[in-house]
Amino acid sequence: MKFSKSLIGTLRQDPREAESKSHRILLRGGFIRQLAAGIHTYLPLGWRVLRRIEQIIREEHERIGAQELLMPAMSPSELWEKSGRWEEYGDDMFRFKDRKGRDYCLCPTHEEVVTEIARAKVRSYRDLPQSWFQIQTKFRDELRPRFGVIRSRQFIMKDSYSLDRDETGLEKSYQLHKEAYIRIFTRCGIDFEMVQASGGVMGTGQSHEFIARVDGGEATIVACSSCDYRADIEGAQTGGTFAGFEDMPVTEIHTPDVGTISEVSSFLKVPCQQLVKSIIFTAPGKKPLLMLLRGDYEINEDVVKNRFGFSYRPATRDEILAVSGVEPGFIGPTGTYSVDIYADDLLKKATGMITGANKNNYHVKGLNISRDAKVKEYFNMRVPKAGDICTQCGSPVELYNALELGQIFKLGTKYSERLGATFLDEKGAEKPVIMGSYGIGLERIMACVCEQKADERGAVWPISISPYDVYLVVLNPAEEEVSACAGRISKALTEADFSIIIDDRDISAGIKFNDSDLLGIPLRVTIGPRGIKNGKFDVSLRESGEVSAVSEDAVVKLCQDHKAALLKKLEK
RNA sequence: CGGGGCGUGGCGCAGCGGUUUAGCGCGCAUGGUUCGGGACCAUGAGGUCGUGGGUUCAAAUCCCACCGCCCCGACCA
Repeated sequence: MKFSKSLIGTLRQDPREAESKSHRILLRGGFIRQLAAGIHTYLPLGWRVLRRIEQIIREEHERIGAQELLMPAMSPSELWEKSGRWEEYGDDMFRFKDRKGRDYCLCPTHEEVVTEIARAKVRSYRDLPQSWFQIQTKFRDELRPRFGVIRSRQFIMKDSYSLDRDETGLEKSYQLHKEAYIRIFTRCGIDFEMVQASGGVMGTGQSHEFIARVDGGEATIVACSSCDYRADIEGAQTGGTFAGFEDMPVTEIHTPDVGTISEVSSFLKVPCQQLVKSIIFTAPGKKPLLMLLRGDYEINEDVVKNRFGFSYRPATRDEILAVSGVEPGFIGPTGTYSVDIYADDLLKKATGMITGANKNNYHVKGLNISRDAKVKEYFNMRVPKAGDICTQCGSPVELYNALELGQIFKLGTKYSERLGATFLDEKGAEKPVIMGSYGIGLERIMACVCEQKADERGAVWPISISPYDVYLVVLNPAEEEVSACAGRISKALTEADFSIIIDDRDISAGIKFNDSDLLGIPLRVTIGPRGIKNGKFDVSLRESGEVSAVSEDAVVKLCQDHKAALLKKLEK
């Protein structure tokens, strides 16, 4: 490819809208172009990267026996009504009507569609197991698209689905995908980790996320400092220490207009650990719940929802008033109103605690939870925090941000039951297909590599996904000898199976060098009058900056050696 | 949706207590000189000042509404 004829167009300055590192680099290098919030064009350079990622994904899925197909990007509402997600998905789903007024969506994911295929095609246990994948555009009307391509409304995803006859089969499919994912991210040059994930509204099946440590990643990971425990904070469980304070009789204290934990803490000059948060959860048509939690923790809403139902959410001020009769900030477990009380397990032996008195502008002190509150059950409802205790080994945990690149998930029979995807087993009994679902965000791999590998000068692509292998800088392309030499070298490199971009632009050398750095092509060969004169040409490596000068007929060999070494590094 | 910021040639910005032809840098085009880490000279093209309404003799500039984009938060298989 000749740079002079390409649609690359690097930018000298960072576009104003770009904030995160990957967004800046992708925009400046001319890899992507934004059309609207969370909607991007993949320009030739970015598209080449995505296609190479796609190819790696394809190879690794085929290696585990998965078959590629392509489902439609749009779907009629019926399927989603059957699964219950036409409602559940809410505003995150792009919806529209056809000319006859029938409802459709742009698929945010494809469980429904794939299950519909399974319903029609899978009849017998002899048809199982199956593993199907596609690489396809997904649509989600995100509340807030951000970080360029990392959280967008239209994005490319590899999604695959396994169909099995029993749990053993599912476990095998799951393991195969896990291994494929490890190979994929390794080949893409990503520094990643596998962590336990929460099922969220998908259910409670086993799930793992593949994440990359990146500043500003939107997932928070809880990691043990000494063993291998790693979990997404949404599903993480950690231990804590019991906080006991002076055992004293329960007495009321006047706390005028002092409602929040931090206000009470500074007003009474006590640590947050001595306070108990009282949080009311409500759900339409269900009994309100009162959750008790130590003041220095946040409640994990997912845990509550998974346990009591997904319609539960924290009560609004009006609901709190209706349920308890007091303002938020002063509710507590000692009142007489009709709620079921649950408490975090760290409060079980807690003594001398302070919480709302269920009376406006009053708190109580000297509370021993097990003595003074009618707790139905204790369980871990905390969002973990740094310094908590690992449940596996007892060492302290740490928290960090990460970017979620992929997730594997044991779905079970949720969709096959609802959509009627069944098969007959050896005994002729009809059973629902047992499913797994597995996703990878392609743009996130691209962005992640920028976040992890790029330096001040620009991108640094691993050779496995770089848009080109070699950047051929041609200095003074107007000089006949130079262009003839560039022609010979590019021909030789092409014949040796290198993809190359030739910077034949009639501009100053600095721009070409800077652009080659910005574009992050792993190898660079410089051809100019000086090289012609000396009979030596610079071959340099983007990542290390290492430069060697070799004669014309040694260029290809050196590039081959470099390429082999770079590929070897990606094997891990 | 709450809080904050911003919309002026392709990109980055100035102008915004009302005044005639809306500037600057980069980029782009043409010619020339240069040529190993963002050169220089000359000439030139390119703008409904986000949209709509209002105030005014006069609006990029003042007022109102709306739209869009970015950041923080809420949210997120």
